[in-house]
Amino acid sequence: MRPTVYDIAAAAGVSLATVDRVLNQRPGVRIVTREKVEAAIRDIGYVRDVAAANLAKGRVYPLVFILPTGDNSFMHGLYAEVRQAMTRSSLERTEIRIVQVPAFDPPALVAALDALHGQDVAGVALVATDAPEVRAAVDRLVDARIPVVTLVSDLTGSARHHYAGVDNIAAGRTAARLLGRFLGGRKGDITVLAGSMLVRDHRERLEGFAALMAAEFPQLRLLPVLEGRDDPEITSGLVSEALAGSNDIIGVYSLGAGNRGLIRALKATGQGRGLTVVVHELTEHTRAALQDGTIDAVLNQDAGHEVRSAVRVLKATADGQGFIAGQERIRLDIFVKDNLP
Amino acid sequence: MRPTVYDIAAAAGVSLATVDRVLNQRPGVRIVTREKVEAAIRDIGYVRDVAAANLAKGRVYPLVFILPTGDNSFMHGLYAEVRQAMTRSSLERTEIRIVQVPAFDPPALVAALDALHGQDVAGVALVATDAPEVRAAVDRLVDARIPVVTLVSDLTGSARHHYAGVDNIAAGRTAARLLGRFLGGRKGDITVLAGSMLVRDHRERLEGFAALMAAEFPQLRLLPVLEGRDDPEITSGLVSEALAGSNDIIGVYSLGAGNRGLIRALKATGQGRGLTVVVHELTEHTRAALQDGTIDAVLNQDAGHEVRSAVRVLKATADGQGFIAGQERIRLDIFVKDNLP
DNA sequence: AAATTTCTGATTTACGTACATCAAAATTGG
DNA sequence: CCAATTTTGATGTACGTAAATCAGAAATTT
Repeated sequence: MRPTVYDIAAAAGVSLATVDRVLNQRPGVRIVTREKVEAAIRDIGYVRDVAAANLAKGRVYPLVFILPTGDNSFMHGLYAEVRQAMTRSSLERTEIRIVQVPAFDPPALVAALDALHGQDVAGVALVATDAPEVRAAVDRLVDARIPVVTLVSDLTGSARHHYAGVDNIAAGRTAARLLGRFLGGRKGDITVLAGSMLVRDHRERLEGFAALMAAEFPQLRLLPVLEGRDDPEITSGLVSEALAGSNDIIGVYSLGAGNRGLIRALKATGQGRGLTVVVHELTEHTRAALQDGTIDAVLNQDAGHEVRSAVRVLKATADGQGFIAGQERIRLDIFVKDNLP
Repeated sequence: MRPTVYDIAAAAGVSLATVDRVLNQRPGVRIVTREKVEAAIRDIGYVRDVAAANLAKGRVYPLVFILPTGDNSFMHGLYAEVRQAMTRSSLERTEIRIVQVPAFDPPALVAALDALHGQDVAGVALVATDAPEVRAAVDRLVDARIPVVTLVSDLTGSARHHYAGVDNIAAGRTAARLLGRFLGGRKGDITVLAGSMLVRDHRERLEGFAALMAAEFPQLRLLPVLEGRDDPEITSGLVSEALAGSNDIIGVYSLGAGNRGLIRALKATGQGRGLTVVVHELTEHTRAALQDGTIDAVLNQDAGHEVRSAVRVLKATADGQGFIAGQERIRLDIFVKDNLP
């Protein structure tokens, strides 16, 4: 049988009240007594029953998800997953609130973060925009003992407790490897399509991609990055133009959103050219394109996993608990035509 | 505030005792009353607080993991993960017991399954060996209202509640796609290496692999399958012999365990031949081989995820609860040199 | 209509922890 | 050494549910 507070009391030769004072760091216990109790806790291997504790406390975890606006499929999916998590709120004792901020807007994000001070918040998840002032605002929250996890896009150098997202440099390298290998030694040009170089995850993907390309596939030349702003229309135009302007293009890497436009352009202009295409984010559009052969591989991060992981980590951190690292590492999923879920 | 049993009682105009009888399907309630209570439950949207219920019940979940013996890295990893889960037992109110059975031995597995009847068991996870008598034994457990999940290897056609493992046909197809694309149109022979064709997951991988190869990469010819019995020594010998005997081999697919031997043979005999190699299971050996270029891709199933998922599903099923399907689907991980964890 | 039998209500205890209150004991300061 | 202060003990209530008991009400049978 698992030891309880009563067992601690007996083992330490003190009363239940004293054990409680030690466990919940309440004042009024001499150091010697406190140490005696702590020794007993270690000796008998007591672990607090979090379920019972939360029941007694009537604890709920008011969590805030700060998400950027955005009209692409990935953002829609992310919102949907957070809303899913909200429907599970009563079961998980969470109370999730979504705060929308304009995308790529550090001051707005800082304002949203700073507004949380003094509020009853057990944890914050945010899609970080990479800027020093955001870093500082995150650090202020951490200083105020509020658990913070970054979601999808990290904020290295900040004091955030955890990052629920993929390693984007590795993602870029992986994309390069797949594209390079799929092209099997052929020589030609690669078009790279990004949303915006203002977002850290896009920059990192490009960095990884370019580095590996240069190192291992010198026969492939990277064309200047096209910035589609994650918008299908802009993307479609850029790609059509590029394909029309050069017959040397043999591969495409799309590292952002707005793939609807890319696919449209590929079907219109790229048909029959034997292009090899690697994109990010599995959506209904990329899934269909993968199946009909327009796209060769999709790299994906599972927004559902990311959100659930963020919630678990925030709760655990709020309780001063650890978590299973392996379970919380977000995998980069690689999909080809054959392993679609 | 979340509704409680008291709210049901008030809403239905009955006493707490009656609500309890309905909730826990105890006898002594007229059908009309029962329906009144059930209506109230639906109306106010009551959901049982599982944490409180388990606390009151003092519930523990005695789970049994039936695992085959086996000396390969994957099995070691699986055992390690189950043992890890055992260390979390007190926190999760589980009591995990491992039952070892000889590998590929249906009668032994049936005996182990049948021995569980009458025992205090809240759920069973097993690495299934595919045989009608095993199916029947699993069905008997399900009939006895004991939750059953298959682990790593499924038992389709049985009544098992869930399968915590990857889709092996899809895995085989994916391997074929990667191998075919990586070879970029070259013509030649492919050596396929399996553990044993007696295991369903190996058969399925081969099936998927062969099907896609035939359909999409006709320039690649499959050599007869080598059965290495998941043993490094046997495997090493078979591969060395095959490579020495033919210069037409340009690709290798290893769908089972025992890759230590494969890697040794590749380094000895395959060096400089430009072989493209796809294997299953990420271990320290395959990881190193991936990094040094001996292997081109590793397909993997995360044993930790599988075990944790099995535990979650068994507990939920024992409680008559559902689970988040997306969270419990085991992904096929694809690793190349660049996205190793 | 009485005697059963079947339902239902009221109440209590328990699970493991948190938290509050008040009294008693130990320690400290003067 | 006594008073003031700090520390500790004893006890009760609460969280939401499970489970048991027993009395009383309603339905069913005779």
